[in-house]
Amino acid sequence: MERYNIKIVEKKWQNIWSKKKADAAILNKNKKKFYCLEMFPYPSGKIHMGHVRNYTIGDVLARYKKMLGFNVLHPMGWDSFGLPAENAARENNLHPKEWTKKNIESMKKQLKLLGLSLDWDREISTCDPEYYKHQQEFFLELFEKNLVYKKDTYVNWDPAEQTVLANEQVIDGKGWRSGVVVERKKLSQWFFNIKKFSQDLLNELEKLANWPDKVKLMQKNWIGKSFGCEINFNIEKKKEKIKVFTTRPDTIFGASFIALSIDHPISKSFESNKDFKKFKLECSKTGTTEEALAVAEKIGFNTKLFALHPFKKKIKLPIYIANFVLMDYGTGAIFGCPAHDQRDLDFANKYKLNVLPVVRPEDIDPKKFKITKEAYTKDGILFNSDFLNNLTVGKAIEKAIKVITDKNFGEKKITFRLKDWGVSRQRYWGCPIPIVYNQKGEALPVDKKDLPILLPENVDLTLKGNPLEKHPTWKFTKLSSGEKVIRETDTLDTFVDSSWYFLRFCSPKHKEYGYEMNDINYWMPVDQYIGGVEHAILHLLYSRFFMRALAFKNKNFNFTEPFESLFTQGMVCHETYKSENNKWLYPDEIEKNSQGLFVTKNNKKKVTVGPSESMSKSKKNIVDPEEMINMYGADSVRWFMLSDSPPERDVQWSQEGVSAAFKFIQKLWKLNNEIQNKKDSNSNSGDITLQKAVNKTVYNVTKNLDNFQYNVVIANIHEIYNLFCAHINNNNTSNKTMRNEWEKITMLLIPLTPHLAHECCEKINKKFYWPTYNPKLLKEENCKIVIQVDGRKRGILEMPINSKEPTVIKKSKEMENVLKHIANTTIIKNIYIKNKLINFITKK
RNA sequence: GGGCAAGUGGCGGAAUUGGUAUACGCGCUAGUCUUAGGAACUAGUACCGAAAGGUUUAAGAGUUCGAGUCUCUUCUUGCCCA
Repeated sequence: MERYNIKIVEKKWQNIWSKKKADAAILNKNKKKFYCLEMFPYPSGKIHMGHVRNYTIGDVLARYKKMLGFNVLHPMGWDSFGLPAENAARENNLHPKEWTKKNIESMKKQLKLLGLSLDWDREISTCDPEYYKHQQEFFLELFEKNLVYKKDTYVNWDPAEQTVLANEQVIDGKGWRSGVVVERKKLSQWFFNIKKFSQDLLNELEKLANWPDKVKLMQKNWIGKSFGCEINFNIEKKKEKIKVFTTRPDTIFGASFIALSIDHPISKSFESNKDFKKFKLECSKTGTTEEALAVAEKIGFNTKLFALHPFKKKIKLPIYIANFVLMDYGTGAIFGCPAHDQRDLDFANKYKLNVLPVVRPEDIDPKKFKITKEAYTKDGILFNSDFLNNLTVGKAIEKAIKVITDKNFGEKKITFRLKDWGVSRQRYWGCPIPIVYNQKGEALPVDKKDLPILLPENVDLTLKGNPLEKHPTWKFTKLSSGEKVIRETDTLDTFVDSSWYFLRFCSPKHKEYGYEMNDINYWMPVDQYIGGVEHAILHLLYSRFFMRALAFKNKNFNFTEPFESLFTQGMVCHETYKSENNKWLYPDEIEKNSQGLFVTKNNKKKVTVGPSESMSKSKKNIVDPEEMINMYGADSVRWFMLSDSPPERDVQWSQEGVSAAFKFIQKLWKLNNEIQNKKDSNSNSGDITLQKAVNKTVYNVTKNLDNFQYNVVIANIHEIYNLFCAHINNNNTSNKTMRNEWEKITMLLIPLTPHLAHECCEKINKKFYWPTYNPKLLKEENCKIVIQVDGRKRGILEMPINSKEPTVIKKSKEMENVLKHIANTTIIKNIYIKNKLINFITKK
């Protein structure tokens, strides 16, 4: 028997597909389109198992939809700007461009080994000037529409490296490379006005019926709409007022201080104060994230000013400038109610301020209710609160807002947690921002005809600070008028690159603009987007924003949401291994000894097996996809990726698993040959059973593919395989039926194991089609009826379908085991569910 | 601390959505064959029990003729936010 040679067969089909451009998508308005997109990779050098899983899931869908007759767009590209290229450049003395190019080449080769049905003619790379040119165009458009602006903001500053750090580069408050304590530094940076679309981004979430609820909820929380109230506080002996934002106006009578952000206008008037300068310096030592601020010690600067309580004029609230109040949120000023907010309480305790509880749990005596170290933030009953007394928190908030509005002390206000998107990065390997500054320091947009603003090739990345800034000549340029200007030396956040790449895939070669309306209105929106849940918030939100920003004022896309359906796949995990001296070991450094215990390969030392965790280089629990493909073939790797867990959950990679997949691929091939070469049987008594079972498999596989239950699809195939084997062994099925039915199974295999399936189909010289099932055949003639006595199973009765209740009762009462349990009892009731079950309820 | 998921054999996981719990696979056990091999095939495999039978979906309660599925409480794990 001819053995299935994965190497030869897989190579053969990959060449055929590539040569005849089997997966090139061509716009055809007469055909229904399907845009299947997986999140494009960062070209780090090698694909990892996470990519394999992501792209396998996508490929199954793309191939399946193609077989259903859709015009499928299934593109791939590279998210190729970003920091690692700069780091690698420093380490290996290789230019980021070269490093990236090399990585893309090798990863592309690896992806091709997987046999993915990708349209490589549409390949794009975000570091390609042909790509980022259009991004610069978009930036200018947004600039014109007033959706881009510049403002001072804090960054994580590494004083040793003289560079700005991303949040993830700050580890325990220190620079990841220098180990020096990170400071807060103010820089003037570019922002996209995403806040403007807060309400719309929130509203439209509801329409995304095919997004996981989890992701929608995360976005909702991220946008963070809150209802609250602005309250104006008068300042003693001053004309100015302080506008405070709060979501808890009900606690107004518990207020004991006012806290201002360090950037609040009133704070600014203390700039010359020596103590304030010291305080400001102190504040600069904490990070910029909300989390860092939450963890940091609450400190304040006493302005010696007092605000007057709007309802109780006698109460004077000291005004502090505090490190935990942000200018970005609300009004940059709060009133502190220590009893009901932990941060306020910490602050109050530190500066010995009054703590007056105004909300108490319902069942506690107000006199006994004290707050010392823990703020009470739950629901309860108002007290110590004048006109709010005895109300619940919800009612009190409503009433407080009403009274505050009526008395003109302030007004109801909606705020969003979502902040504008800071897009400036002080990096080399990113898209240059098309802005120049004149002598007056005014920001001027670059003329569109001068795009792209190219990155300089000769750049010294070993210098400290922003490489473009340090470049000797790049930033100096002239306007057409001859006026000398200086280029913006910041580059764009790489999230900008990925916020519109799905549009570019529709018109990848279009020179005049980032996309062509005709293409967009045919292919967009993405019908199915597939990727990791780690991008659930930022990338998806930014993409949603970008569509709105592009459409804002002047464009009519026939869609607003870029991603019609979203699927978030789970991670790939692997067991972890540690040596006797507590060092992590790679899976291929270990083996099983004769007693079934894990030992190191080289010196047979004991290995401790740890729990399965998501694959990471640091824990060495990784396997190389290319090696796996070499050993077992792409079909086996794909098969195992799909077989073991539902796609949305984590999957545990194992050697046994992939090897079992390999064996099964071989078995399928063997069975295929057996069926094709078999001598006809004398009997055809098994024909109907096989036909029915295959019909059911077609039904199940189709249904399960539609629901992303790929692991169950695999089980369906296993089951039908087992049945075919049984029919061959019994030799009771005609060749004609056997071959007809098997042909359908090979069709079902195309999305799953494309190489094997194509090879099988080639042998029988068949064109592809997606098998249809016959609903009539799904119905059985007989059914198994469960016989219960008092809810416990006592027997199973096989009866013709739709048998009448009396018949079933009569029959079941003849069953020995049933008789035994109904003897000496009175049956007071039967519950009969047609074709399913009968339950006798008895009384002794 | 808050929000959201999820807990089913030794393991990954099925279960037509309230109607035979443990499909399918891995692993394991026994056997067959074989140039004794990390091959193939056959049988078995939730638990207790010799068997009849009984028990079982994290724990406990509830609704129901009937609960893995619905409700409540508790515990554990994971993710997100703080």
